[in-house]
Amino acid sequence: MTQVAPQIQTKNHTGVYHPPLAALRSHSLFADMSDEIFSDFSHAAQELSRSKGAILFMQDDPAEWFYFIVSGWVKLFRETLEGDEAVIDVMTSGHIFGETAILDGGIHTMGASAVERTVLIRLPASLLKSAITKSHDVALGMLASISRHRRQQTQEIENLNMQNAPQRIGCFLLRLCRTNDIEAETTNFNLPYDKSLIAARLGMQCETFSRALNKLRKQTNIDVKGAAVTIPDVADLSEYVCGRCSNEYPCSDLH
Amino acid sequence: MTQVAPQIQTKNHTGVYHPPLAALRSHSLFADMSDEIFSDFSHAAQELSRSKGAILFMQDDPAEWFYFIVSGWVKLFRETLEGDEAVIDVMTSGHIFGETAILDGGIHTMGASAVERTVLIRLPASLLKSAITKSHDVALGMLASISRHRRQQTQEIENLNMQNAPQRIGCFLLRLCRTNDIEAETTNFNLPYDKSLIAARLGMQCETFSRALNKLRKQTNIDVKGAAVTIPDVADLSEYVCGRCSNEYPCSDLH
DNA sequence: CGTTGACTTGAGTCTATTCAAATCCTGTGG
DNA sequence: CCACAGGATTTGAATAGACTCAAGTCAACG
Repeated sequence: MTQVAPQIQTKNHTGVYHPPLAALRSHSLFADMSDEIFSDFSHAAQELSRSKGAILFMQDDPAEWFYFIVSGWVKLFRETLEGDEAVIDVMTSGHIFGETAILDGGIHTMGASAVERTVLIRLPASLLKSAITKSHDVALGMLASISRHRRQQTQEIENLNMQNAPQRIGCFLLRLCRTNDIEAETTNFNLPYDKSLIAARLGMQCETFSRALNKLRKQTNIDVKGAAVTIPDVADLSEYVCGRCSNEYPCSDLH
Repeated sequence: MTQVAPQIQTKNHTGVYHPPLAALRSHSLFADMSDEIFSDFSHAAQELSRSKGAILFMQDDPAEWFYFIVSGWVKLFRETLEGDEAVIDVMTSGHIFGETAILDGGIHTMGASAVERTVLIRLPASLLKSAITKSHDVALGMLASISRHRRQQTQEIENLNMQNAPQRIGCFLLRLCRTNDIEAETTNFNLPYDKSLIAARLGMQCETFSRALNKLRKQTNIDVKGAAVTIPDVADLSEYVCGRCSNEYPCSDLH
């Protein structure tokens, strides 16, 4: 069931960090950490690989670990008593999740599962908790990190309230533009994961997603073939999308 | 326009805190603070009274102050480019707002206005910012505070996604039950503010609110006359509401 | 007593959902 | 390499939920 979680060889023979650890080190939560404290984390770190659909933890589980994504995609979700699932977020490499549980009574307030084959580093939640208690810098790093979550969620609430389905999709695409590319006028990229998951992520049904995407195609002459997206004029799309939002277009820093 | 903001007489002749300051002191953000740091805040504190509709700050304003509500009600909102308003939260005495701006680049990410005559204490944002930098305890207090915001927002997103209008109203009423009263089976209370504002707070139109409340009346035999709410059987209501939510009924700690 | 704002109700419309069915795609066994 | 099962996606039709616009009711207030 659970596979063996090997301790990571912290540094190789030339004294360079194991690449995933280097990525971890550069995450904002760890970037300002002293070498001393970081070495506690790096020694306790375990690298995992999980296949599509694997559960990392469930809502209401005691939080033993928190996770850093090395590669792949992870879905965070909450499940209602009636069994429906609300997708809260979908994240990829370079992001951390599950860490907020240490401030929520040590319980995960959402579940997490791998969307496709995913490589992760897991770290003991207790270690982060004590690091925050002991180190002021770590506490400030955590504060910045949670604060980013909060901003993102505020945006999410606004979008759910104000935007209709085509606009939410457009907004999603615009955020992908800035992730994948810079200020090009025309942009090409692939959807990062299944349309059905994007739909869930945006709080709509697959069928609604499909139809809303058609409408968006007509309204903004974007082109979507399979997972391949072409946006001939980003300004055109943002005009259609961003009127119902309180941020001006390059609504950076939210993702 | 702006009225004079008097410095507060910190303590009276018997050395007891001015009552609003005592309330401030017991807020979780200040409760664990050293007397020394708290006195910086209490000396900089200014008491304000604002009439209905008064703007405290606008979205995108530089955050000079953050606020503690002594009495009355305050609305937090965001405004879209097209001019529509999304109500993010409505808060009352004992709560703090505007403090998160110090983690959002010193800019308010939402506007705030008084819903009715409201008494507040305002405190310099810069003071909180430096207190967090200087004091580990204050940083931890802030962490707990933001973390509560985050939990609340996660719940908000779930509710917007999963619940329909009557359920959102029911959920709102259930949360009021636990605020106003304890575990009584039958509960009576008054709606805390206008129905139109509740509607906005729940992300729906006034008309939808009115109709959804009617439906809720029929389905759960609650009784609402004007602002007076009677809930004959709380369990009955929670059964109708909470199936579409990931929390079991006494979903405490969220408000 | 008339005005105003809050609230409700009616009618029509739009959006998103549900249920069903058709297509498309992809990985797998032969 | 090909046919096929099963999931992903799309489309159609009917329905439900929420919104808009318009009009009516009610109560507080000057």
